[in-house]
Amino acid sequence: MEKIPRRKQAYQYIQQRILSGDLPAGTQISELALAKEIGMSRMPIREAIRQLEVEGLVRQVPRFGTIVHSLDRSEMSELYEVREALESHAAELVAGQLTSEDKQILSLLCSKILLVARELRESGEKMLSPELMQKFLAADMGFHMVILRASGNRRMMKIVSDLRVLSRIFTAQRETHDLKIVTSVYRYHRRILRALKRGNGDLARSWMRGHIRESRRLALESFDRRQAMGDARNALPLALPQDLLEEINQIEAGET
Amino acid sequence: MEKIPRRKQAYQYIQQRILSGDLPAGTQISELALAKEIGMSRMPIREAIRQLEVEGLVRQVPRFGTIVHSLDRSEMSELYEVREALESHAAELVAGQLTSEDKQILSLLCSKILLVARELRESGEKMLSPELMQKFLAADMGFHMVILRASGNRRMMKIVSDLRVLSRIFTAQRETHDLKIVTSVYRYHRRILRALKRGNGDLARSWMRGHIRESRRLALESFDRRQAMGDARNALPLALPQDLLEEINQIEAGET
DNA sequence: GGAATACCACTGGTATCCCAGAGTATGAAC
DNA sequence: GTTCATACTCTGGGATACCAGTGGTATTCC
Repeated sequence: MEKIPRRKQAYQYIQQRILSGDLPAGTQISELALAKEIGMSRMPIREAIRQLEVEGLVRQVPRFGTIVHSLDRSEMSELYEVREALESHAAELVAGQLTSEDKQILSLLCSKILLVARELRESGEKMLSPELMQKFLAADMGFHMVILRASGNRRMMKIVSDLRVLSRIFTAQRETHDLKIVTSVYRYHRRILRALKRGNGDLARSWMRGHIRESRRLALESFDRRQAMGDARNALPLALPQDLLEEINQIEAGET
Repeated sequence: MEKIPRRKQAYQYIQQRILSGDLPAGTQISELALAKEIGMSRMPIREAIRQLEVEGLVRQVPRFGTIVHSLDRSEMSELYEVREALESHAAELVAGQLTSEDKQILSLLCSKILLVARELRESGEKMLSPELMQKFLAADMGFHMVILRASGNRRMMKIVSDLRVLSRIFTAQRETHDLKIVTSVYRYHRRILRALKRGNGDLARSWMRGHIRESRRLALESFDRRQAMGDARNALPLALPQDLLEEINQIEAGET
């Protein structure tokens, strides 16, 4: 039997709740409440939360509380910038070096995205259903991770996967993708894979770069769209008198 | 007065002791001993150590102890690889975008390295003294950090500075640099700065890449040199017959 | 004398307790 | 009715005590 430290259980539990969107950005979380919820003392929860803070998912303010960190626009952008640097470098490195097994896996992951696109088209919906979105994300992340793994650089893998975890705090709540995005990703992956097979490092790097830049553009657009829509209550107040603001808050409280 | 959490004090204290070479890689550290030493309870020390573990400086084994992590050869190499990807990317980004202030700082940092080279030459020594080494490392790291800062990407800065901290666990104990290394670094920095000023992103990227690759080569050489010297008992056995190996072990046991 | 065993000291893991500061509700004074 | 002071209740920060394995050591048995 494997011994599983309680703090690790707590860590996974909390991270899961954050990434699933159950604890959206800005939510205040309480050590004591979580302790009672999971059924352990505060200490493991504390250590789990501390680790989440080091990793940037959460921010602690002494004598006030712990809140789920919300990426701002520039952080989001920086995150993609780092991925662009690392993953384009990795793509260049592994060009012409892939094992036949990795090539097969990458091809398969491309196919899976194509499959998602087909299912979306057949469903008649405009956006991906949560289930399809889940499939898409898995295939997308898998593709990138296989390339990173092929580079043999474990640290690079860890950094990128941590970055993706961070971005999921946001992604978990934004709208799913439409057909245009899915096919765009599919095409980029195909191009990258082709360049990798041909051993053209510069080209692989260039396509990876373009791919991630496109992803950043879409993510930032989505970010701006939400700023203008859902979080209107955070933008409006500056332009509204105090009494009207209170009314709005009451309405919202009632809905919840 | 600023409130300084005890765990932060503990964190800085322990990190300092590791980076100064006072606690070399492989050393076992004790929460209780550190607690008594710093004059606080185990809790802050514990959280500090946990953070150090997340950052990779230290590794905890339940019911055995905490040991200062020793980078192996491939980890060392990976670390430079990540720096190469990030910093060459940053160099390309900021080419032609530097403020006049940053340009001045970079020039100054180049001069400081030149100054170190001159002092070394005048001293007649072959290797840098610890004081000069200290000066050199500060000027070198400053140069790289200014470029990263200019890219406006805080996360990239954080990752790189964390990586440098990690590599210092090793650097703290290896031999200092000779004149050849110092002048090589100086030349690369000059070339990078020139390319940045001219706004030639590709060139800046290329020089930065070459610079960090050269640094990696030197670091790995130094690593191998130490493996062959002090840690000979780890390298020899593979090529020796079993009986001779046992003799060696007995001798070593006697010496210890 | 050598080997197996039992014990002990030390490790990190966890629970429980108390503390200080910040936010909030309550009530008294104006 | 308004405002300000006070007390209460959260929060995380820290200290202490206890638990459960592990390693080394001393002891005991062969």
